[in-house]
Amino acid sequence: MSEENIYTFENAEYRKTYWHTCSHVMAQAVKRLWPDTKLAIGPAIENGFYYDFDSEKNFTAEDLEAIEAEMRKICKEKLKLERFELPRAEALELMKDEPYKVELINDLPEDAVISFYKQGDFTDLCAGPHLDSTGRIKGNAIKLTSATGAYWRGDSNRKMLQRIYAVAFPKKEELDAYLAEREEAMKRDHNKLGRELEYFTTVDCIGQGLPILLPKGARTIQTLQRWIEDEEQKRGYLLTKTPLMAKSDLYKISGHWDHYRDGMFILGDPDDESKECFALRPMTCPFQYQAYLNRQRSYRDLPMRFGETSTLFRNEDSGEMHGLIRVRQFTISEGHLVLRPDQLAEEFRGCFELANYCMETLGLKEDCSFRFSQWDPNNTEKYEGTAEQWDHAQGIMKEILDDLGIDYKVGIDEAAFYGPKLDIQIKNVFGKEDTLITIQIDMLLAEKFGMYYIDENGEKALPYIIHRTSMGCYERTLALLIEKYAGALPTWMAPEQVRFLPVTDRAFDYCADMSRKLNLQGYRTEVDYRNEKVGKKLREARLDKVPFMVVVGDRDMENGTVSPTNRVDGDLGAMSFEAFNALLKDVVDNKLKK
RNA sequence: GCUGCUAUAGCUCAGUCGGUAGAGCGCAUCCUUGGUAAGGAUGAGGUCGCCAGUUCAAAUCUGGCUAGCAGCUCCA
Repeated sequence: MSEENIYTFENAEYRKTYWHTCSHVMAQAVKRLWPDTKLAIGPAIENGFYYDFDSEKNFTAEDLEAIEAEMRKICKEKLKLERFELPRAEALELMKDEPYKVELINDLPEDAVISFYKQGDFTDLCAGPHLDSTGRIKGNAIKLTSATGAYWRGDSNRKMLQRIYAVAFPKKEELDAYLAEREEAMKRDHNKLGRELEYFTTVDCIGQGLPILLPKGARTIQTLQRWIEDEEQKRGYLLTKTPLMAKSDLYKISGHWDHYRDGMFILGDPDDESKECFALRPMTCPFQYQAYLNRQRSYRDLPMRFGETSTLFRNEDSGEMHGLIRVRQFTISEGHLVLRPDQLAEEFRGCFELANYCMETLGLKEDCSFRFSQWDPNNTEKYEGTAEQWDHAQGIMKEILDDLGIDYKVGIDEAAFYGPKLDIQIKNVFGKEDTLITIQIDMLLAEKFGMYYIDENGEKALPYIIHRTSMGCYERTLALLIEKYAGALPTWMAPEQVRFLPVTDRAFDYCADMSRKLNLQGYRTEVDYRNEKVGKKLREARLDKVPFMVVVGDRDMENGTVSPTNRVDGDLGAMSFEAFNALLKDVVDNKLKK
């Protein structure tokens, strides 16, 4: 990059510096308006910046406007930012009224340089770098977007502070464009769109995280499920159907009772040993292992690939639920592969290829990223197994991932309690990242369950296990599809594929007849019987995201034709019913993105 | 779980100072209708999320609960 390009907003480093200086300006403004406020931290983030404050008052929308106005003033004052360094004792003295800064200074290593930035009446502990003057910030292109709570140092045991999020740009037009783009993204929010389009709903008396899948949502999920179950059968998977609950005994063997109990719905009193105590299953693994354990296995039996469309229950904390993305009961394309150690790399590749195939077919691949989720050796509470076992599993997994050429980021303390994971991540319209698909290596649970096989020497040997999903959890995947396609799902997975629109009531029977013919072939159709203007019906059908609309009038009935419109290709003109049927078959069978 | 916000007709929302509810769209019936953001007429619809409290009187004020939203924390 040439010298003159460094100080443009397109440069990520410069952009971060710009936003970081903005966060100091925000802190200065807040301090001017409410001098008792204590400062925590204020970094630049992916899209803008924030600052955390400790304040008795909660910042309201009006407060944010007042802060914005004060920030504009500070920009106009063109205050110089001056960096200086202090020895630890003097640094602590300077910050003696700022308890959070004192804690930060005390946590710095012995030999750390302790630097400050000063702009007019405001000084903040900060490593920098910064712009040289508040005058470089465009005051009217700053927008404080929200005020919310955030734990000090991200620790839920510590105090909750007030966080103000904001964005800023060098030009007002860029800010306006950004805000407009964000507003557009919000319109794709599955939690709004999915309810409006009647994919799902929720009711108070059923409870949080327990959505009702309405006919449209259920139909699309059924389509995805049938497709993936057939696909897995082609790839050598063995289907199981295991119970949705088990006695606590099972979870004691698997380790869930020790490591996952808060996440389970427990039926009965765990402390009363005179009675049975059950729990709804949060994962399928220990159940599916029982299928393996049904008889003694030979090395010739492996790999065994078990698949199940599995409904799970997880008792999430009340604030964690989000539409269809985070729920308490969900159904996942679950699978466990029991393998000889020498089969691990090849079977992992098979899982990865299947996951890729799913993402590509759904059209989500370009939005996914990869995370290699590892354990945290310091968090021994959370994990089973020894450091040696973890190093071994993670070492092998790293080799496999590198061999497959996967471009991943490492996530420390993101592993499952029994092993490391490859998580395929995707962002929702709010920019929040969730796991769509996961492939995990487990070298611990086989031993706990005594899942031996007899090797070629007649010796008992322990298999490795891969836990994996192919298309993930159906509810979450549906949510992301709704957002990806703004509710206009490709025809093959659309809950309503064709809508017939009779122009007059003379055409009703003709429409009903064709609709039934398509139903018999498995297509999902509707006839719009409402006595409305065709123009209005067409418009509404488009708003409802129906892929094909077939208008039928006297001319079609005389000629035996239909006049379909596809939302991607527009008006397709009059054609025979057979020709339309063939077109539909092509689009659906080949899972075209129409 | 934590911080903040929200809950009025199917949807989007009004409802002032506490005096038992309104609009637009949608829906139903009839008329009309061969075409891309609204053809006409008539009509139905609400225990103002739930439970308490204050008050002569609560959609409105207070408390609790439930559910929804954003963020934090936690996770598929």
